[in-house]
Amino acid sequence: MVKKPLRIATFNVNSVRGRLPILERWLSDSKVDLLFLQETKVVDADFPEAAFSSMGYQVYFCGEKSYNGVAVAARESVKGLQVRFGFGDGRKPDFLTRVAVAEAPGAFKFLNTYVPQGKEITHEDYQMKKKFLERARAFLEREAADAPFAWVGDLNVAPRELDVTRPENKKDHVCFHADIREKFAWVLSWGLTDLFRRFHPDAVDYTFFDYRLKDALSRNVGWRIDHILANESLMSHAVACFIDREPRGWEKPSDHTPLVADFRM
DNA sequence: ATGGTCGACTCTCGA
Repeated sequence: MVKKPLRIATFNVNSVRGRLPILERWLSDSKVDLLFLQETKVVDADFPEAAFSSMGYQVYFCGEKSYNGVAVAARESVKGLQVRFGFGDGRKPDFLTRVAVAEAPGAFKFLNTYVPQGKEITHEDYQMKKKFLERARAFLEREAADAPFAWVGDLNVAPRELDVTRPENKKDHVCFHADIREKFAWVLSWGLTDLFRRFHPDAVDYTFFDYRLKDALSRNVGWRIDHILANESLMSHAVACFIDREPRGWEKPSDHTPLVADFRM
């Protein structure tokens, strides 16, 4: 049986409407089959669905005004895809605009999340961030056992010192504090592997570059906080994983950069 | 060094 190539990507687009030109340009070049977006920042009525259709993608989205919002875009070659929003565990909040689940029954399942950033370690949002990670772990235990699965998205955690510039200055940052990294590692200990690190064990490569820092991209001053975390079943199909910096060099780049993975299913 | 710049939208917040 011939193995079918599957390319997925996760991208914090930071406004899907504002970033539509670079998204169209990137998708036309990148051969992505399944795209997971975060921070679409648009209500569903105003989502640019037609632009995705004309690029050959079926798109599923759940957003709100100004903040948050997640979406899944699938090429027509992806058959039988079902997409739902929220953790679906009966608890509140549901995080409908931070959580999307995309499943092709019998083939694969992906959890796409925009993890709360947390603001400050003393802020209540940081506690919410920890609770969110606990619910991600509960989701894994509930839904990620056998079939090929990955947790993807803007997870707002840099797992290791290697994943940030100047870690000694970031010990109290909500995306790098020991507490949140420990919690993150505990979620992964369920049985997920950091796909980028599997293919690039020592790479100093980032997915987020702060707009406020001068020449962050060319100086390579950033954070690796966007991830593709695969279970054993999906790992066995993985052939590549890389950060695609090219869209960051285009007009109106996002502060995040796409993370891409290739599989042979 | 504790700044800086974006995006959406009222003006200031979130990142």
